[in-house]
This record gives sequence, structure tokens and C-alpha cells, in this order.
Amino acid sequence: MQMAEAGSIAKAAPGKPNRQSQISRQIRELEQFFGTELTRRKGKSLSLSNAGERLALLIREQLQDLEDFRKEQAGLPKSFVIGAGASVLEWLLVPALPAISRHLGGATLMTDVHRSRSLGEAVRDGRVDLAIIRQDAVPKGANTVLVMKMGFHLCVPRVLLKRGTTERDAANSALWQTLPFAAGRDGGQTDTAIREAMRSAGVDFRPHFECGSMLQVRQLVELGASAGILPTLGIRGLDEKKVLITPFVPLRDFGRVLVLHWNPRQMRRRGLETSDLKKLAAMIADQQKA
Amino acid sequence: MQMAEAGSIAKAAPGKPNRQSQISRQIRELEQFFGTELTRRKGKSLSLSNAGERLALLIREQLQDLEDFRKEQAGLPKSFVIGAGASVLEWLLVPALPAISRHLGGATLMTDVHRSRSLGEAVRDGRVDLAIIRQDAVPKGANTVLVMKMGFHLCVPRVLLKRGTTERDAANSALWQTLPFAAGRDGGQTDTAIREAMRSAGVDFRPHFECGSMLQVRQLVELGASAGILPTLGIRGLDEKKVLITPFVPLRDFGRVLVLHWNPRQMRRRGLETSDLKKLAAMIADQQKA
DNA sequence: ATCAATCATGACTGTGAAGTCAGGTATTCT
DNA sequence: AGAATACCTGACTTCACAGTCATGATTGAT
Repeated sequence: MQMAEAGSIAKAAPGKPNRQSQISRQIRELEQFFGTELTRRKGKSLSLSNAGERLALLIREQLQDLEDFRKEQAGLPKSFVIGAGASVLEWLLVPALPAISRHLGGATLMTDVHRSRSLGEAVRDGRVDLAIIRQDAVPKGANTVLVMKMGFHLCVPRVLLKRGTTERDAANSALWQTLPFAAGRDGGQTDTAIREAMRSAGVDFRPHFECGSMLQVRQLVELGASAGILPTLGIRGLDEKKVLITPFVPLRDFGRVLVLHWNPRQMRRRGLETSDLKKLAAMIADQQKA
Repeated sequence: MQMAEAGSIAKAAPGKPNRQSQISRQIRELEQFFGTELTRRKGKSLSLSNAGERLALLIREQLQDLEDFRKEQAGLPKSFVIGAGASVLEWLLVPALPAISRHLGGATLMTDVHRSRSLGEAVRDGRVDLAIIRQDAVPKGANTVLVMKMGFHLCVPRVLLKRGTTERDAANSALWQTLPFAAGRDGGQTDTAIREAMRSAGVDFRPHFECGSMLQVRQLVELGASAGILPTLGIRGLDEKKVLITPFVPLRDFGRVLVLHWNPRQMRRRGLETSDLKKLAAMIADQQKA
């Protein structure tokens, strides 16, 4: 009996209602064995209780340890799961992956896209080993090291501007009102902050394109189809000849700090020291500067 | 498949040759799964290879963790295995057990008698959580705290002495030659040292009683049947009116240091800090003084 | 009240690991 | 060489768990 799925809402995993009975029974058996409630009723559905979460965490760790042992014996590299938001992943993390893997002794790396909030949970319960995450999305300063500070930039394709428009002109919010914009629509903090900033700058912000992620915003900017507000990460590689890039003043003080976040127990068990993690963070930051 | 017995020489465990085939097969399956040799041939018998030892350790830890979880959920106290040599256990540890248990939140304590040498191994591979052991029997100063220094004492029942014999008289090795002695015969370092010291004091040491442990030596002393050399621990409770007790000069500089020794991984996993362990050591030492 | 969703329970089947037995092979000792 | 020891292998039985299906119970929404 291998803990069915170690975590998350019982039935939710497979669409098959067949297995549901099995899972129900297995949970009951586990509860008998451990003499404790592992689930909690929430309306008509079940979720894991504290004890259940702890057991799930424990089992995940144990399986992970066995897997690590197997890999090590087979001479294979260990593997780590690294999580981040979509844009951080694409713009910051992926370019750094080869260097990270090298530093971890050729480890196999798996990336995992998460929203900030669920990333914290994922790290806490060991589904994700490392995460690049906004500092304000993790509970405390512990188990994090700073990677970089991130600002926001107004990016306007020059084809959308009158010839001769300067960066200073572009800082004028009156101009913004006339531009077609692309913006995120994921309801995340960044998205919300941008819309809020626009409003407080007196702009009636009605993006022409509302995208699921900032990646698509950048593509639209590159295509010359619309302007957009991009984080520092996302302006790398944009052609200054084609796109006018200027700091987005309303969010000047909104600088987000990205940190590398990890679960201390996990890392100890898997043989990574804080010094290693600091090095990793530095490597990731370097990648951005290069 | 539950790892048959996690450790020690495969067949040695049960006297049943039936099961041996099973164990053999199970080891083969494990080796297939992990893609590595878990055993090493030594003549005609098998012993665990390094990988095997590591896996056994890992499994023991995992089972221990599950057991801890179960106990915690059931509101039961955790349990710890404390090891020591027979005399240390009897004279030093057992009296301190109630206080130790109290300090560990009412933990269940299991004692385990070991020779010094195997104690170190037992701690290292997690069969024993805590040990009271001679400092020189553990590899380094790490993971230990001092409990007490131990000297040796010559103990002679007064019925074996002429009336009026003083402690000063008893320090004369010429007297010793005339006394019936009890001594250990366990071949341990302490035993050897005593015999060696006797010889270098010019005594032809031929104990009348050769005992499996110092506990029996003490009993013989109490009975008035023979003299004996007892460690500091062992003289507590001897009646000075009936037994003449005096430092055993030849071993004056042989003072043994007893330390509390633990496995750092174990303790971290099980929620004990170094400060707790220091306190335990102090409690054990206090017990002796009281 | 009715219906849908969600979980619990009982009965049954199939698979595979655990266990047992009956020989094997290799090594060591005398 | 012959016996004893320690382990391996194959064939078989037993048993527990995974998996499936049908159905009941509880809860929430309409």
C-alpha cells in the first residue's frame, strides 16, 4: 500500500470514480494503523488533516530518499524540482539551468510552473525542492537568499510612436492613454499592481490584449502590436532600436525582490548546504546580468 | 517486502534455515531494484556491503520516523534506545532513567547492553539512539558531551583484613598478594588495565573469581568473599564499615572519561537539540553524585 | 423535495509477494 | 576426498492487498 497519492484532495487525482472506493478504504486503513484521523470534512468533500499532511510529507520524503539512494547507486545524478512563476521561469531560471545543474554535480533538473502562493506551499511540503519566488510570498526571511531586485519598465514599440519621440515624452501618462496595451490577466499581484498604477496615473487602462502571462505580453511588444509593462527580467534581448524602454515611474517603488527559497529539511537530507544555495542564487542573478 | 531484517548478517537472525532462502531472494530483488550490490562475500558467508549498510540505515530511519509519527498521533511518548556497558548501565544509567524519561517528555526508554566497541557502531547506524561510552571509544570529540571522569578503587572487605588495618596499609601492594581477588574476565580494556597494573605493581595477580562483569565483582566484595578493583561508579552504596575503600594507586592516571554519545542525524530527526543532550549528560552525572 | 456530488461500504476477483520445501552449488575444514 | 557450512534456485502454496463494481449514506444546491 503506497499511500495512494501522497497529498492533495483524495479523489481529485484521477477522474475515475472507480478508484475512489479504493482510496477511501486505504485512507481508512492508514487511519486505523496510525490510530488517528488523517482527513477532515469540508462540506461534502474531504481534505487532509494536519496529521494527514504531515504523514504525506513524511512519505514523500521517504520515497525521495529511496529514490536518491537508487540514483546514487546507479551512478545517476540526483534530481531536483525547481519551481517559479511562468515569466521568472522563462526569463530568469531557464537560462541558468545548465549552470545550476553543473553546480549540483550534473543533477537532473525538473521545472515546475506555479503561482507564487502555491509555490510556497509546494516548497513547504516538499513537492518542490527549490523555488524562485517573491520575497513577500514566503512567510519569513528564513530559508531564502536574495536573487535580485526587480523593477518595471514601460516598453513601447517605436512603430506605435511618432518619429522622434523621446524617453522623456514616453514618461508622460497622457501618451499612454493613446497607446494600445497588452497586459496580464492572471489576477496575480503583479498584474493587479500594474492596473492599479495606471489608474492612479489617471489613465483609463483598457488593454487591447489581455494575456495569460507576461510572456505573451512581451511577444506582442516584440511584434510591434502593443505597448506593455514588463519586469526587468523581461526586457532582456528586446531591441532598443525597435522598442522604446523606459522605467515605469508609477511602479518605481514597487520593486519586487526575488529570492531563492527552499525547505531546510529537504536540503539537509539531500546534502545541500546553505553555502551551496547562496551560490546558486548568485549564479541565477549573474545569468540575468550577463 | 519489508527489508527482512534491516541489518546484520542475513541468516544469523533466526535459527530457521527455511527463511534463509526467502531472505536470499529478497536481497536479490532489492539489488535488482536498486541496481547495485548490497552484500559482500566473506568466505562462505555474506555481509552487507557499504551500500547495503546505508540502505539498512535508511530503512531503519524511515521505520523509526513512521513509528514516531504513530506514537505521537496516539499521544504516546516517543521511545529511545540507550546503550551502555553492563556496569555503567547498572550503576550509572539505570538510576538516572526516571529523570531522563521525564526530561524527554515521558519518553519510553529501552536499555541495551553493549561492549564499548560495538556501542559506537550501534550509535552510528541508528540501532542505539544514545550511549554512555568511554571517550576513547568514539572516533572524535564530536557528538559527545562529558558525563564524568571515572577512577578506580581498591575495595577490600574488612573481614579479610587483620583488625586495625588502615587505608595506608591497604595501599601496600605486598598486602594485595595475600588477598583473594575477584576480577573481570571480559577481556575489555578495563579488565586488561587492572591486570596490567597489578603486574607492574609486582603482584602475581591470580584472582580467585573471574567474573563476566564488574557487577559480580562488586557482589563478591559485598559478600566479603574477595577484594576487587571497582570503578568510581561501582563503590556507591558499599558500606565503609564493612569494606575498606581506597584509591587504587597504580591506575590513578588511568582515569576514564565517560561521555554521552549520539548520532547527530538521529537526534535532529527526532527533535532533540544539543542543549537537551547536554542537560541529559548533566542529569546523569548528578545522579552519581547524589 | 429532488437531484447531484462526494464519500463509505460490502462482495468479489486477480496479482504478486511472502513463505515453505526440496534440492542445488560453492567454500572451508579435517 | 568427504563432510559441514552457508548460500542459491526453482516449484509450489498461502495470503494480503490492489483493483473493480454495485450500492448506500451524507451533504449541498435548486
